[in-house]
Amino acid sequence: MTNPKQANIYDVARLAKVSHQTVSRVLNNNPSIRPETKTRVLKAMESLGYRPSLAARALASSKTNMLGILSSDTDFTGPAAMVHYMEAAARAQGYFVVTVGIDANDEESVKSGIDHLMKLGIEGLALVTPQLRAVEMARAAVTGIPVVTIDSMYRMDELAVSVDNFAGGAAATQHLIDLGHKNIVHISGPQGWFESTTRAAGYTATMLNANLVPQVIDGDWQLTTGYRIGKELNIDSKDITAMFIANDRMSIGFLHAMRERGIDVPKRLSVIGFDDLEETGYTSPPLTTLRQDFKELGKRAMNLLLSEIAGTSTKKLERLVPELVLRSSTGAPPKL
Amino acid sequence: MTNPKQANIYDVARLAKVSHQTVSRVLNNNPSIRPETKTRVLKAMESLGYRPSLAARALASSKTNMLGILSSDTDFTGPAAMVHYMEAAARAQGYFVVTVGIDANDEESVKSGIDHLMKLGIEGLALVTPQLRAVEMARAAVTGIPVVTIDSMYRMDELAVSVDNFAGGAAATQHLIDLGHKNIVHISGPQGWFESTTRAAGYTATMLNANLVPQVIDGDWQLTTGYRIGKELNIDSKDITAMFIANDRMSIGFLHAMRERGIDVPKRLSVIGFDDLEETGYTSPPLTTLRQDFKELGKRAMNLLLSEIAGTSTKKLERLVPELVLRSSTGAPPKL
DNA sequence: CCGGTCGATGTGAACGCTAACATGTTAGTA
DNA sequence: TACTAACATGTTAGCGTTCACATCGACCGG
Repeated sequence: MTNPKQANIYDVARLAKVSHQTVSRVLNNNPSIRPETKTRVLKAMESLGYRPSLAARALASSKTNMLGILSSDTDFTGPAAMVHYMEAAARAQGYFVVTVGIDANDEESVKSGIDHLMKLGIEGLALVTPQLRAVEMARAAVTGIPVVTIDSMYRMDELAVSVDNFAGGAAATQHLIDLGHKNIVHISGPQGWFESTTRAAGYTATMLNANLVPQVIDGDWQLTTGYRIGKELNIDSKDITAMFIANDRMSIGFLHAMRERGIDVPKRLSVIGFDDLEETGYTSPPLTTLRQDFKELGKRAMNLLLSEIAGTSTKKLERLVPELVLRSSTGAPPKL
Repeated sequence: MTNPKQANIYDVARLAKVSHQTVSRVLNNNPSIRPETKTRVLKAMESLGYRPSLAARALASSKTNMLGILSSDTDFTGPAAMVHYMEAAARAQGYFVVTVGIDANDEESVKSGIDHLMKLGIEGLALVTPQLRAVEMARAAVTGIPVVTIDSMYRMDELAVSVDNFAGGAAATQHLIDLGHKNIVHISGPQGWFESTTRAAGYTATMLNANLVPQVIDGDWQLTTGYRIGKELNIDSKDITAMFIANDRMSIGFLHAMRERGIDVPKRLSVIGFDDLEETGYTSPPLTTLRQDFKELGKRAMNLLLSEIAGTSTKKLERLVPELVLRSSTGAPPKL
């Protein structure tokens, strides 16, 4: 009842009339312990409200039970959800997850974030930082523990989980081509993001493959940028009939601009996004897009990392294919 | 260069020709150390690539340097951003933050989440769980360390940060009344959420104060629910001219329903939301709403917690007032 | 010129666990 | 019956810090 001082392993041992090591064995599920003894120890723990000290355990066994997540965009829905599921997966296996949010464009921030995690003695690291530079820095700074990247570049010998952005970009583009569009413009994500370049590559390859001319406008994922481009884009003089926009946020801004300009989507112009944010089912018109399963992505990344730590690792790379979600922002091009 | 084994405090001591305790003093910035000695020790650390062991420190000092965040909605933008800023604030002071995501409606999940954090030996806990039940459980289960609640009920002796939801609800309602509306309906958040009841209370009080009849429809924060209510609501027969919707997600869904029904917002019906999500500047029409400053909220919560831990605490409660953001979804009621 | 103080550093133990090895007890085998 | 293997448990020594106290010299006043 009272709680004068946390009991330790010796207190438990005394009460159960065994040695402290036996208590430790019970704690670690050592098989060579008599069930009867085990029960007695367990009962003693219970009655003392015993809680093993993680610090002591870490010190003695040099296993910290800590994992790190380096995340650059925790305030975006996708990554945030992913981090959430990653934590759950890790916790299910008894691991603690420390998530550090960084500004991936600021080398100092990346460095200090990594440093913070290394101080902790993490046993594994997950990078939810799609910016190439940050990934490189982390890979270079972190040695001796497994690192899993999500949606970034990977090498054969590294752990990685990713959405097949190339396939996604290609699928989006092909969808528009199938509808009969020829003059299709792509608004990309920012330079230096793996997702940007890969989606754009999927677009470009598909366009060229259909003997069409790819045209890319640089974006930066931001809603306001989609809006701005939408306001400024010279649609008529260039006779553009379809847009493939690299993410949904920009698409939302873009659609808003179209509405303001009185340009009918999809009658005059088709728009396809990427991500499938919840809101995009409720834009006007509802947005056709490619869905990324962040939950699955996060779970797989964490499992990859955990099995690598456990030494039971078999795969190095997991790939998810984004799924085309048809709504009403795409349709046949206007008749000439 | 090589890294055969992490150096410890004795290795550093030997190299610097001092005792291990002196090294420890340098580590802890003990003032009674000669600058010259300090430099020597620092140099030794540097050259050995010394990293103090957090586990050992925690064991010896019973200070874990760990903080916990219990979060129920990490995949929503607001809380996610908040957690992000909280982590940053904690890290700035050398603390590690373990965020545990829970399902606040599942007692088992809440319990196991708390248990996980207590095992860790956290020195403080932040609750980003607006569900009353979860807060109660956490407060009951966690003793001996400071706990800060965000946007929930609070008692005088507890740490809390909150948006003044009552004032927000009142301000939203007053804005509509000032425009000339009389028949104003409120769509609330779910039962059991502090924010729901307080915003609704602000609404109700303001309505009564103006001799108007409050009408509340139960919502649940979800976008689809806003949409559904929007589709079903009998606006004409009841002659409703304005809606105060308890959050932006529901508002987005609601606006979409209005668009589909051909009901002009704001000419026929005014709509005001709550949160100021980024998207709400780009809905059609752009949504008038109340802004919550999640960043500030998170920072203050963490600072409250940290200063309580440090014993320099002065305040117990911080309040932020949400700010009215005028856009185009509200206007005068239609003329009779 | 001596006891007392203070500043700078050292010494040993303690924190709560696990690892490695030692011991005792039981049962199986020749 | 004695010998060994296997099982169950105990003993001792770390893990890398901090804490509490001890030491040592220099400086001070009377």
